[in-house]
Amino acid sequence: MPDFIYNNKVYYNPVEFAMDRIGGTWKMPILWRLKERIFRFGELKKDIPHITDKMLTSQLRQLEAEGFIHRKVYPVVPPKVEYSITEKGKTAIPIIETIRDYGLTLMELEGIQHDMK
Amino acid sequence: MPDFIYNNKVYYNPVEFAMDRIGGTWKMPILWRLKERIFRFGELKKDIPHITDKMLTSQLRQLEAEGFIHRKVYPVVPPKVEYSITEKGKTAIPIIETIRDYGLTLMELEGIQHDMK
DNA sequence: CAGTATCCAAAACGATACTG
DNA sequence: CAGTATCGTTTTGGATACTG
Repeated sequence: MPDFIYNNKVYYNPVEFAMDRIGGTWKMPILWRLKERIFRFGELKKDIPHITDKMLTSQLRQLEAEGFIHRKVYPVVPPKVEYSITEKGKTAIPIIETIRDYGLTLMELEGIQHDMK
Repeated sequence: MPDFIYNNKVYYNPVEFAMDRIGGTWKMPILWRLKERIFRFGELKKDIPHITDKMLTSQLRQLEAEGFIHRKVYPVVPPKVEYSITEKGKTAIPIIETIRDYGLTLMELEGIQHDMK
């Protein structure tokens, strides 16, 4: 697998390409929540611990630009914006689940306590 | 899933924990190669395009510290060091394969050319 | 309510020179 | 051969204040 360029960025392999799309601290937590239902901006912010306005906005914009989520703006006052997962976005869910399960396995190996829920 | 701490670092979820161990630009490319056979330092460096001495060293050290690879030093001149994957390291291979396949799927969706081999 | 705009800190990554 | 050491750049993430 040689290097390739997409949107002016060089990638060394497909793993890098995938992680550029759904990696980072916040994209998987966001997609993970949207798999069940539609969320408003404020709901996501309340549901995802530690995330700041700035990070939530920037990650939502990137996920939207890549086609993983849809952003629906209602022209009302006060503003109302709803985020939902797309068909493309849904393809990421099994991957996230795989990585998550592996993380839990590694955590168990290290004796880290965790509640499943 | 609440936050948890491991080695003085805070993690928000299992995905983050897993990616801290096998994520980043170089760890998967390294493990991917070691799944087939033992490599010497110089062989890895030649086989992984763009990687620098510094990154290769630091990533090998981290993978070793986490138990994913084994480092065997031969007390000879000139130095000879062999890197091999451990049983724990082997558990990462299917995960890497999953992410890699997903990357290829996304690339195809975007019409990016790639040779499989 | 759903963001922007600034400024800033830390981490990851890289280039280059050097060495037991 | 298999690294270290040093310095610099880039990327990512965060704090805070402000707004249509």
